[in-house]
Amino acid sequence: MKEEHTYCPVYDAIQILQEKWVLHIVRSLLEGPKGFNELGREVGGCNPTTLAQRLDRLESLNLVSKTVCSVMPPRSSYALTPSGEALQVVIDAIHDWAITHLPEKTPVA
Amino acid sequence: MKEEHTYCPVYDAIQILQEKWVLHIVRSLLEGPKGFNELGREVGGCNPTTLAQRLDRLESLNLVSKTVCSVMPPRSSYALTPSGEALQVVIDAIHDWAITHLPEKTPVA
DNA sequence: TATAGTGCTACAATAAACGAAGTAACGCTT
DNA sequence: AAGCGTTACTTCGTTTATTGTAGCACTATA
Repeated sequence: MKEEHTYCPVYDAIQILQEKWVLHIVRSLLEGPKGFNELGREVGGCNPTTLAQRLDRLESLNLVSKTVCSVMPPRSSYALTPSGEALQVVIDAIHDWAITHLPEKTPVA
Repeated sequence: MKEEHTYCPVYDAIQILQEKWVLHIVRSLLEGPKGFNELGREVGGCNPTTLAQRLDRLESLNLVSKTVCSVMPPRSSYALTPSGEALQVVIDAIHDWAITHLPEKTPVA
């Protein structure tokens, strides 16, 4: 990719947050730690391949931490790191914007 | 089948904002109205097919308004609507998060 | 004992994004 | 005045991303 852009943290942040499911994942984890399948369900049906990749990425970015509670039977837990939890402000901003500027729903008869 | 989720404006907002380039487009337009190619460049090299589709979508969502200044020679201008400008709070939140939680060494692949 | 749940991965199929080229008319340089 | 660059996009074919389904080894529940 062409890197003519000077380094910009906001640009990088957007690159991370715009990846499909990432904002949903963060929002869900803000409610508390979750398991893999549980997270996939809450997030709206993200398929496991993608979810695994996103979680790997978020973990490498130090936004999410993974805890393996038990290898077999499988049981693990994903939680936000402090940096990840700091995204609460972003989700809050989206929330505020949504409730004031996304009023429409199915047209009630 | 997968829509047994109760209606949630935040979910919908995330669906919009997570689409590739959308946050970049909004951020760029917050600086002021821009033309098509100019926007594509600022946004980091989004290809015209995708950019056109995103702008159509944002326009239909009433977040962006398009003004055709001249059909031939082509010259148009894209600007945020009031609802679009309200996304400033989201970009600000991302900005704040980025500068405090995104180190310069971020290995954005 | 059977069923449903756990966390994932592998695979093939589909959807999305991509780069490049092309269009018609104008402005700027040469 | 010829040529190049720019404007806003569209169309095309290719690469990349996301998807659905099946499957693993195992347990807790029914």
